[in-house]
Amino acid sequence: MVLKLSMKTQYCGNISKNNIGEEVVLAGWIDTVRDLGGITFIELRDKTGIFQIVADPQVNKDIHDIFQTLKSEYVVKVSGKVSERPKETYNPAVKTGEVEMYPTTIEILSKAELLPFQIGSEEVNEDLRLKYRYLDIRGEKMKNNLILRHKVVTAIREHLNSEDFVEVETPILIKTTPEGARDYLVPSRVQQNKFYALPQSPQIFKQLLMVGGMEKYYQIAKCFRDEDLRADRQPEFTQVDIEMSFVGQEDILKLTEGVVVNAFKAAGVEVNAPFKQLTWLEAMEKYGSDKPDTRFGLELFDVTDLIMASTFDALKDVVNNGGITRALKIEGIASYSRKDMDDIRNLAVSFGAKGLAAVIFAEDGTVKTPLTKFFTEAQMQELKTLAGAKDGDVVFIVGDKPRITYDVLGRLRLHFGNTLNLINKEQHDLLWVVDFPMFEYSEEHRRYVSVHHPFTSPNMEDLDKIESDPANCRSVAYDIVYNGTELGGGSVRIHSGEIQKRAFKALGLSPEEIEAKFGFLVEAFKYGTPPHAGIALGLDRLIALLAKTDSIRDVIAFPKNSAAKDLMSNAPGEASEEQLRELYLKLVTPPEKK
RNA sequence: GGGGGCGUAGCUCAGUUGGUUAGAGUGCCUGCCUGUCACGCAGGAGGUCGCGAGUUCGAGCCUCGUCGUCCCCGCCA
Repeated sequence: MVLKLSMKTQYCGNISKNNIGEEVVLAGWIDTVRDLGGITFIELRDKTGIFQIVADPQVNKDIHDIFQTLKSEYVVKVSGKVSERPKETYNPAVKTGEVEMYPTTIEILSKAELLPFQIGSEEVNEDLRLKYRYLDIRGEKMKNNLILRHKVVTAIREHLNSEDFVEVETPILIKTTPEGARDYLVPSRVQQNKFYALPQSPQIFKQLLMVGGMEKYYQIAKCFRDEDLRADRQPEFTQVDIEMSFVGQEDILKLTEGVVVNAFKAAGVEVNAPFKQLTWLEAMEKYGSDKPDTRFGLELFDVTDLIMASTFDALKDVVNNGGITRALKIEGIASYSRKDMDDIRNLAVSFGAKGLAAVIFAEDGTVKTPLTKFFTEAQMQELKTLAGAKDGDVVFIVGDKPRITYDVLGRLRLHFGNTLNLINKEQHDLLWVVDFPMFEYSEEHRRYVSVHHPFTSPNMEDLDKIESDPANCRSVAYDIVYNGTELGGGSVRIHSGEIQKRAFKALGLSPEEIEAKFGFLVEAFKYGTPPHAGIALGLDRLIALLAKTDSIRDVIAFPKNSAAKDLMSNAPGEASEEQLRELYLKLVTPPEKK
């Protein structure tokens, strides 16, 4: 039973013909005033919708007089009987379009100045909406997004609770973590010259909760990363963070499928579990991405044999030096102009390609390509067959290091999927990408780094590769992907001290570094660690996708702009001299005096 | 750190080859209008063309700088 409010008996949007004759008290904002000279209509808006109230000077002159003083966004309270509208004036476009009220009392609770923009207007610039976020929230779009977010979070919580999970809050002020994204630092006043960091994720704490015997943990967790922003990236964001003991990968996948199915259901979308599974290698080979959009085809294919048989020495060298060569067939674009093809080549270069070889199978049956000199006519036909190409199609070939080759073709694939309208927007493709590699060589650090994180378990079949062939050692890590967007990822964690040592060693970490970086976690693992595994889902992205918006700012009540600034409060702000003194901080560049 | 777009009325935008008094829609104000629901009709107010410098007889328009904002790359284990 919902608690009754002392100032209103009903919500505007909930009133229907069932309430006709009922005495109700409504309160909300004035959405519009329509004064027809005599009779005057007002639309009253609250959280749930709008409801029409009417003043007729011949029915109640006093009420009509008050109506003349009302302006947009005044907050008012009205009371009276719900009545049916004259049948010929029903408005089918509005939920409450068959009812109205001639109030017997009306009280102005609060006046409003002229707003900087009209509530509900779809075309207001975002910086203005962010500056007056509270007015933006008054509009239907933001309000519905926040309500959707609440419904989805509730569904997630209910599902996890029903599976015996315990929600535990982990600290926000923690020790700075050495790897990964930049930390937000918080100076400590009590501990002179020391700093807390805000967590990039509750990773270490959730694993410690497993050592602590909680067995099933979750948290709707705020996380912080001090990196540059994007439409789908905020400095503070929310993860659905999950960890379980005595489980393997299959348990986490199954549980997560339940969470996701229920989350989608809460948003009115039916999806079915189990989800498809692709290995990381399959995903890269077919789609050139570890988060493939599988709503359309355009799969990459291998042209190594053909290249090696040709006289295309540049690509042969690439293959002989550990690179790969792959191709992508695009149907029906042989008629593209020289400029169109140049644009595509430039696009590929912007994706990191050194070049893009195009073979055009023209409509007239001829083959147009600068590669003719490298291929015999028979080899050219072989390529056509291999690609499954017909006249009018174009085949693009890229050869480079594996990562670059996959990435360039994967992005080209997405480009054509979008520009050629190959994507069915009504489709909901959920899939797992599994068997991620354990390590990736970092040119910057000149050593192997973890693809996921240093506590990710290797695939037991590849255990020896930790030392012998790190680049091909698979881990037990998995990502969940929805329509080409990574919704989240996780892994089975290492619970054996011996394997952990080998993993650290492969990462080139000395015992001193290990102690300094992960000392307390490594120590905790000495005292009886259950096998455990977990996952984290990006909640903001999930909601944004369910709300069909491109920007996660649209599903966050008070987001930062792309420069990490809160345009409403003007955070971050300057610190006072006294605050800095207390923190033993001195600014190298003092703020300019105003 | 790099690349690109945008900045003109409260809001959303147009503004031709650099030319005399900078426009539209919407909102706001005033008047008329008794069943509207994007109410209608008539009238009105509203501008440091982001800011600064330069070129020019003349700059909303060209150049340079600067600030703001958005998108992308790098980055985000």
